[in-house]
Amino acid sequence: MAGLRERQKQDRQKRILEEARALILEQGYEATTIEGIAAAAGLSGVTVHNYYGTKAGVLLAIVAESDRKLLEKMGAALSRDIDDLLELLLSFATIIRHHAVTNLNKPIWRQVVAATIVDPDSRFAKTYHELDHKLSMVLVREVERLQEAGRVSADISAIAVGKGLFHLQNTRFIQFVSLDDMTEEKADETLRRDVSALLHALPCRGSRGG
Amino acid sequence: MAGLRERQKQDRQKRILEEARALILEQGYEATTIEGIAAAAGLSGVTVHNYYGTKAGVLLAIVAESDRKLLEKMGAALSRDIDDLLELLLSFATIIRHHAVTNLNKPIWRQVVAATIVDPDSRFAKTYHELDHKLSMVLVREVERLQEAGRVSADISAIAVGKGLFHLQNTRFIQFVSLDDMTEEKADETLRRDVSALLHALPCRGSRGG
DNA sequence: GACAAATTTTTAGTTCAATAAAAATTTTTA
DNA sequence: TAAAAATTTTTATTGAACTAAAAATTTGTC
Repeated sequence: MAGLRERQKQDRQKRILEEARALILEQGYEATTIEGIAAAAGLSGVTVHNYYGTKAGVLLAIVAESDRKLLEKMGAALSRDIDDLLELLLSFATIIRHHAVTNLNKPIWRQVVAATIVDPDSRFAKTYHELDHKLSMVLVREVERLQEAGRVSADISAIAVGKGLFHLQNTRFIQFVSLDDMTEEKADETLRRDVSALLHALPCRGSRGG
Repeated sequence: MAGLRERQKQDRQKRILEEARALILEQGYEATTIEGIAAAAGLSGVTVHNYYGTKAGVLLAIVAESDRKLLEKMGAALSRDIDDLLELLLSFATIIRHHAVTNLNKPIWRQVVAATIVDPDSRFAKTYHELDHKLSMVLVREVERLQEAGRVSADISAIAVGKGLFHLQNTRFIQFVSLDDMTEEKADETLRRDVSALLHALPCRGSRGG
């Protein structure tokens, strides 16, 4: 039956996120006030606080929603044909980066990242990190696939490789959103350089002990 | 001659940073107010604003000072005996991590990282990133040394390897300060796993084309 | 020591996040 | 439809960052 009251609550919450998203994109995060969001949604500021606790809570709720979509798409979007570890990660990173800039913008992403760092125990930061984890596990599974295809050493933990790559991608993502004039292409290059260098850093030789 | 006025100004700035550091360590960043810092330093709040612009500006000035010391030490502290890339990075990371927790604490570092991300163009964030860059170049030079010793492929850019490693270290540093119950030892392990996995991810074989 | 210049402090105000408690409204239930 | 329950809004406050402009102080110069 889903209770009328419950439905209206969800409707209000949805309205808050929609209006907040529009306002933040329009005016920027800092210029957007809770009262402004509330007014746009036809509610009182206190109600917004009731639902999301803080201004950062509203922001992270917006992101959580868009990230759920990203996760859904990621599984399908990562082409199963890629049989190279480097190209796999670059493809993975491109999808994330592209999703990020089409849904929000760089200054807002900076606020998102900052908010999850300053208060990592908040309810919203936790769901953000959960999604991050799920995203990294998509990568891990792809690494496992490459291991089966013999393109990645079978005696190295797929989780370690996947997470390591994910972290590199993550740092470069933060750098990407921190530099307003860095294009997606340039970000792609820097990540390629990092990963390629690390994958080939050690001189290749037989397993003779040193 | 250095002008009396100039000397007093520097004295005041120094006092602000000292008192701010003490207060922030004692009460936490958010609980510490500009007025509180000003009172402790025997100045007015407006004066603190005049010198450092914002509360985050004060925080980043504190960090910049302590990071200068880190940079000085890093060159000397990185043992010249290390001839393994993985051990080199772990040693590098340990020095940074240890410096971080002995000078400030995790919640404060979270604020530092967040502040440099939200406003990457601020004067203080720039000096922070400059120091980061210099730090990464220390690593790059060590990689060059390992290349000369034949421990790292000579045909891979030392800058790429050094920066790549630095970024991995950086992500794990952020994770370290984000998790209050992560010990330095555990952080060391996770970084070791990442780097080791990436360095050995590709199956070793001759340069037969695919 | 008096005057000019520079700096700091005082004063006053704005804005906004966040919180608390009472009042009003809406929804459910009988 | 009336009473009860739950939720939202109103009202009111607090606390703090940040800003602007005038007043006071300190410093350097003659």
